[in-house]
Amino acid sequence: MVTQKRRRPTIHDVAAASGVSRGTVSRFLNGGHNVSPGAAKAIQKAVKDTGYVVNQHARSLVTSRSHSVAFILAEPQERLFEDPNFNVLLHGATRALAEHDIMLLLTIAGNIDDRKRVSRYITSGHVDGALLVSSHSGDPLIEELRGQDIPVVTIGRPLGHEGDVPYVVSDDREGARQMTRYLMDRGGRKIATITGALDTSGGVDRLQGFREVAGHGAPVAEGDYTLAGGRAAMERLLAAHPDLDAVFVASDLMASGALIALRESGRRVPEDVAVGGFDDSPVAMSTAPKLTTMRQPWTQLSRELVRLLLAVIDGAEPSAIMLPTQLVVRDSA
Amino acid sequence: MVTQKRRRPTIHDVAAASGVSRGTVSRFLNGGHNVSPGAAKAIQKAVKDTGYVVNQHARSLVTSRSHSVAFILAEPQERLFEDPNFNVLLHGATRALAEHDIMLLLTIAGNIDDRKRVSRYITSGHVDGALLVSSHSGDPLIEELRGQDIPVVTIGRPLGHEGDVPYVVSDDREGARQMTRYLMDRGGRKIATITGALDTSGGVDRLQGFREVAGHGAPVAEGDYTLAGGRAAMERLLAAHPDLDAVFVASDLMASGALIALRESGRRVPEDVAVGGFDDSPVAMSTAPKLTTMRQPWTQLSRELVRLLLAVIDGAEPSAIMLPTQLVVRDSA
DNA sequence: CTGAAAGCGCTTACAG
DNA sequence: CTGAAAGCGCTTACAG
Repeated sequence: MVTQKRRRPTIHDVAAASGVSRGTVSRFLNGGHNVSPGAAKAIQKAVKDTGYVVNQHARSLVTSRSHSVAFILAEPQERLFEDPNFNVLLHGATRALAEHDIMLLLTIAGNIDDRKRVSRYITSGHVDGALLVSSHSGDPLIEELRGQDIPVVTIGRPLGHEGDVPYVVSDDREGARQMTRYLMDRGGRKIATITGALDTSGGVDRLQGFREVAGHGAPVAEGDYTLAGGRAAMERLLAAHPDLDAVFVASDLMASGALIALRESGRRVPEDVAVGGFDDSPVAMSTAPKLTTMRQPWTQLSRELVRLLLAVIDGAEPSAIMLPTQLVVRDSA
Repeated sequence: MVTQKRRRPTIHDVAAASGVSRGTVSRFLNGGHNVSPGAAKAIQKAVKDTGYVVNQHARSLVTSRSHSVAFILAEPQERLFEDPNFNVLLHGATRALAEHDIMLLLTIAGNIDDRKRVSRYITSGHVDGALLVSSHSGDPLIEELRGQDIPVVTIGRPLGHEGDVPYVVSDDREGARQMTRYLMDRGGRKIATITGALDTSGGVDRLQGFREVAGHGAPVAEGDYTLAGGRAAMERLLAAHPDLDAVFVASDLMASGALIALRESGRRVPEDVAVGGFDDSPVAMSTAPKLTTMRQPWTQLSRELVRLLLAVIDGAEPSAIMLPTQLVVRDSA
């Protein structure tokens, strides 16, 4: 039996079924202003009877709004799953957007091809704006989006675009200073740091904060925000400076890797080496020992991210928001 | 300085700039059939000069195609990140769709509100179809989508909809039989199982396969596909049957939880208790000992998932695909 | 409160 | 190979 693919009902069918004009149906659908109770009732019934659902393309064509927003993860896909920070951010943004009845679409732009597809998808009007997560400096995505006047806001300073693209960040530099000071105050005499990726603002700012307190001679190992990277960096640090007694690691995930390296080298944490992380991400609670870290205000960050994006969509000028971090003392330092 | 929000160039502007009609421009944009080399060159230049990008809403309005597909995760968001299977599936589907130049949008339908938003988003035509992942029986989402004739294919048998919604699955029952047999053959005399969520096909089919081999009297503890659930189930099993020497756990993630419970009870794996998992998910390699498990053919599954969906979008009748699993022997049994 | 009409930006037969 | 024209399904002033 061939089931005839039935045509979807349109606003025209609803108008016919309810005995009013298409304009009136449309008005009813869009808030019900200027439609009499009688008409409203008839339309409501007709919608139900016909099974009408708006055609979003038609609507968007005239309103130029899609009521959806992209969450662009400009990272290899593995990172999305490895780093709980993204999860937290995604969750926060979804919640904040839901309040405005806006749909959040996760889009992964891991490699060149993905980036192109994502860029095309977004510039051709599918979404009203984009949240760009984890933008490395020199990322062409941001240029492309800007070039097409797509509202975009980034989490973290968009290096090289601080003036023209709005963003929200934690006060990375001050956070790093505070943690470094804490580690030194509790007795650290020989302190080092493991940095984040140095083409991101979190990477450079946390390193700068560290140096401002620990001095420019303090040992530095470059990390990349992954667990494996943190572990490798810790091994290098230990090889070069066996007498280390404190280390500030620029992310909790890397710190969990550093903890492994430390354990394997036979050192106790915090007795032999104190470890301070950054993020207060979910991993901080699952390491042994639990991580002392700088809390990023995730909920607030995602709220502000969304608020800013909506403002920009509504035509506001780009602006930036910086939020303070907070020391959370647990067991690793 | 107020920057005038400039109007985006339309096909009309390109036509004007290149001296041909809009129809010709459109033909060029859609494959270039029936347009002379001269016209093509002029249009190409005009596109570049004007910075033209197609308006997807307008295009979709007439073609009724959006060239995007939703990946609906009908689970609490945490699960996306906890269970690596989703990651693998998402990755595979993204890749397979990319070959057809179709964009995959991840959408999380964790709670009632999310479901409503997702359902509305999808039924209003934003996407051409949907991949429904982890459908629990009784999930209204599937009804809604079907009601609006949205092409949807599920991974796992959609309990209660086997006839009308296409799906792809591994041969869960045979896989479970094989693993159970393996565990018994290598010496298991007192064997038990930890099931998946019993409102999913994986849950019921693997349990059935287990029973067919181990008998209906063998101990069963109900799990829910989470690590914590697997651990708790193992604890219950151990309390009730301290003499267990083998357990078939219906997912690797749960098995990793079971391993924890086993270790805490002082039992050695596999010497005291042999553990067989299911999935061959990435966790299987990171447990200690590494998991012996049934491999689900993830790459093939996602390829078939995509192939089926595209077929259904093109009007094919619903059908089902079942793929075999494979025993992978490692250290836990 | 309501309807007729224009218009959003495209694609696609159709006639040439 | 090309252009004129109809139409996709909506919203939104506008006039009543």
